[in-house]
Amino acid sequence: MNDDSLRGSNGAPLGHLEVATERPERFVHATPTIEHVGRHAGVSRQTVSNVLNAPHRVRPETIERVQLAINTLGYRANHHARNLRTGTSRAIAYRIPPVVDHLNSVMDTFLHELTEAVEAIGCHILLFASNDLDGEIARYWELSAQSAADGVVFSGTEREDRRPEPLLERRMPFVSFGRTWGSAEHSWVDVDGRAGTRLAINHLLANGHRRFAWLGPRNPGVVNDEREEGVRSAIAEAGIAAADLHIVSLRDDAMADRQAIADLLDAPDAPTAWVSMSDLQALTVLGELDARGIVPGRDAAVIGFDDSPVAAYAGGGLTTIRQPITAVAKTIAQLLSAQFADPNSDPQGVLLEPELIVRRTG
Amino acid sequence: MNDDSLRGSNGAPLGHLEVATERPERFVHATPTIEHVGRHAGVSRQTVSNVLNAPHRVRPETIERVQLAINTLGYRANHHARNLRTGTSRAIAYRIPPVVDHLNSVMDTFLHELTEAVEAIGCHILLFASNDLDGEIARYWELSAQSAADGVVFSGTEREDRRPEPLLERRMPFVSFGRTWGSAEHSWVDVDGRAGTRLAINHLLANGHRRFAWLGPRNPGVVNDEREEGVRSAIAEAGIAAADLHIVSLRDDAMADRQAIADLLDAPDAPTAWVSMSDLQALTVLGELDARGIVPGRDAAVIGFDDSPVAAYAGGGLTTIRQPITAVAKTIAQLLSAQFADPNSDPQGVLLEPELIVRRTG
DNA sequence: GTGCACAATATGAACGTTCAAATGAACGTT
DNA sequence: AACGTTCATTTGAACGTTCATATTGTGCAC
Repeated sequence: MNDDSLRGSNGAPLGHLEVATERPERFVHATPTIEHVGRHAGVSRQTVSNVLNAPHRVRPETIERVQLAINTLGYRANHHARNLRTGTSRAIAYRIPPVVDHLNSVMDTFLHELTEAVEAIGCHILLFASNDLDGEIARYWELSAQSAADGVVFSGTEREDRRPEPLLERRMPFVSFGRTWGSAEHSWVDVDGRAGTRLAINHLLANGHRRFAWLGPRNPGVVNDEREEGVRSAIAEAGIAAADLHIVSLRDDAMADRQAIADLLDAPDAPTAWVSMSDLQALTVLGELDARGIVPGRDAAVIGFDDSPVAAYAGGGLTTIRQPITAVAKTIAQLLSAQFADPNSDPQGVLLEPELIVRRTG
Repeated sequence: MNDDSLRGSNGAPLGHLEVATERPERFVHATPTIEHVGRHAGVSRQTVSNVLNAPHRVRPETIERVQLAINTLGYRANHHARNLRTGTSRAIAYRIPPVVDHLNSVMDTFLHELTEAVEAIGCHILLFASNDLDGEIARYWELSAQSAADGVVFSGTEREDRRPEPLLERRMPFVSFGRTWGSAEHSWVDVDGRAGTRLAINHLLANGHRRFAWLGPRNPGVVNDEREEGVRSAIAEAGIAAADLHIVSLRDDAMADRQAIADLLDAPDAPTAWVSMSDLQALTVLGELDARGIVPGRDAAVIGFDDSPVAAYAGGGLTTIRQPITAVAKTIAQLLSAQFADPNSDPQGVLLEPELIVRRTG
C-alpha cells in the first residue's frame, strides 16, 4: 500500500472511494483506518478520533465533513486497537449455565435480556463454558489477565459463594444474579423469592384453600429456603397449622416425582393448593389431578414458577410466579456501568419483586 | 513505572515477584507484559512470544525458564494486542434468538454446545441481539469492519435466506445451523428433519397405527415442509391413504391449539398416532387424550420433537425425535476452523441424522 | 583455526487507536 | 501593536503483541 496514494483528495472531499479503487483487487474489502478517513476528509487522525469520542471539541462543519468520509469509506473503529490503547474491552463475561439447568427457561431468557441490556451500556457478552466452579474462577482470572473482559456477570449463586472473593481481589467489576449469603460484600441483583411464594399463598388463601403443598428441589439451596419460608410464613400468618402444609422434595427423576405427587394426592386430607418451584413440575401435578377427575381452578389450584413457555400451554394456562427478568438484566447492566465509572463505588444490592400471573389453574 | 526497575533479576530467575513488589501499592494487580516475563527469565520479548506460539524454535531449557517466569508473574497474553497485531479476534459472533423462540429449548442447548465447541478451536462466542434481519445483517457488517469477530454462526435459516450473501461479499467466514435453500452457496450444518419424521412414522407403523396426525406450525417454513414430507412419504410408502393423515396447523395460542387437537380427537376416525413439531405441543395432545381416557402408549401414540426437558417429565416420558445438537455444534466449529485455515476452501454442507428416543407415549 | 551451516535468540518496525502535549488561529483586552 | 485566552487541530508517543530481519552462538568439516 503506497502511503502517498492516499493523500490525493486532501482537503477535497469529492466522495470517491479512493481506498477501494487504488488498492489491488484482492484488497477491495480491506477495512479503512482512521488515517484513511482523516485524509479523505482533509483532517488528521486525531480529529477523526475526536469526532467519534469527543465531538464537542470539533467544529460542527468539520464533524460533518468527517462523518461524510466515514460513511463514504464505511469506516468503523478497530476494536482491538481501541481496546489496547484504552485498556478496556467493552466485554462482559458470562458463563453459560450447564445444559442440565435448562429445566427452567429462566436462565435462557436471562441471557437474552442480559445481552440486550449490556448493549445499552455499549458492551457485549463474551460467553464461556466451564465444567466446574474452579474452572469458572480460573477463567475469570484469565479473562482479567488477558484483559478480555471488563466485567463479569454470574448466576446460580450459592450460600458462601466462592466467586466474589477472587473477583474482588482482582478488582474485576462484577454483579451476580442472585445473592451470595455469607460471601464478601459485592453488587448483586435478585428476585425476592419469599415475596413470590407469599403472593401465591395469599392468593390461594383468598380463594378458600386451606391445605397446601410446596414442591421444592431435592437438594434445597438458599433459593428454595427463601421460597419455602415465604410459603410457611404466609400460611402461619393465616392461622393455619403447619401440619396442613406438605413439603415434597422433587428429584431429577420424572417418574419418582410423579409418584410422590400421586401418593400425596391419594393420602387422606390431600392438599388442594399446590405451589411448585418450577412450571414443569406443576405440569405433573396437573396431570395427576386430571387423572383423578379433579379440575384445576375449581376443585384444586396449581401455581408454578417462572412463567416459562410451558406455563401458557399447559392445562389451559398455568398460574405462575413470574420473575422480572428484563428488570434484573437492566439493573445488572446499570450496576456494572456504575462500577466502570467509579471502580471504588460502594457495592449495591437490589432486590426485585416477582409478580403473580393468574391464569386458569389457580 | 520505572523501566529500569524491571531489569533487576536479569538472568537470575530467583522467582521473586518483582513486578508486584516494585510497583506502587495500587498497581499490585497490574498485569505483567511479555516484556516483564522476558526480563524475569533473562530472555527477550520475542523468545517469550516464541515459547507461547512456536515452542519448537526454542531450546527446551529456555522454555522451562520462561514457563517458570510466566507462572511466577501470572502472565497471560493481552488479547487486544495480539489480535491487533495478527488481525484476528478469535471471536465468533452469534445472534441470540429472540425470546419468543424459546418455546423449544433446542436453540438454548445449541448455544451451550456451540460455546464449548468453539472453545475447542480456540475461540469464544460473542453474543449480540437484534430485533430484525436487517439489524442482524448490519451487525455482521459492523463486526467485520471493527474486526470484532473472525466468523459468524447463525440459526433460524429460511428459504432464500438473505444473510449468506453479504457475509460472502465481506469474505466473513460463517456456517449456518440450517440449510438456506436458494441462497448463495455456503457452509452449513443441518439435521435431516425428513429422516426424523420418517423414523417416527415407521416406528408407529410397526406398532400397528394406521391413522396419523402431524402437528406443524401455522406458518410453515422449510423446516416444517421437510418434516411434513417425511411424514407423508413414510405413510405413502406403507400404502396408507393420504386421507388418513391429518395436518394440524398450530398457532401461538395455547387455547386455540388445544381446541384444534380436541376437535380432531372427537372427529370420527380420529388419529391414533400423533407426531408433533415440538415436545410442548405433544404435551397438549397428551392432556386431551388423558381427558378422554385414552392411554398413550397403549390406545394411542404421541411423539414429540427435540427431546426437550419437558419430554422426560410429561406423561411419564414422551417419545421424541432428538436432534444431535452436540454433533451439530462440533461440526460447525470444524467448518469454521477450515475456513480460517483456508479462506478459499470450498463451502461444505453437512446433514446429520436425528434419533428416535422411545419412551412411554409411543 | 578458519569457514560454514544452522539453531537460538534479539532487535526494529508495525498493527490502529487514543493520550498528552504542542501548534496555530481567532479574538478580545490592555 | 503586543499579549494572554480559548478553541480547533495536529504531532509524537504509547498501548502489548507478532512479523521480518538481524545477530549471536555452536558444532562440524576441512
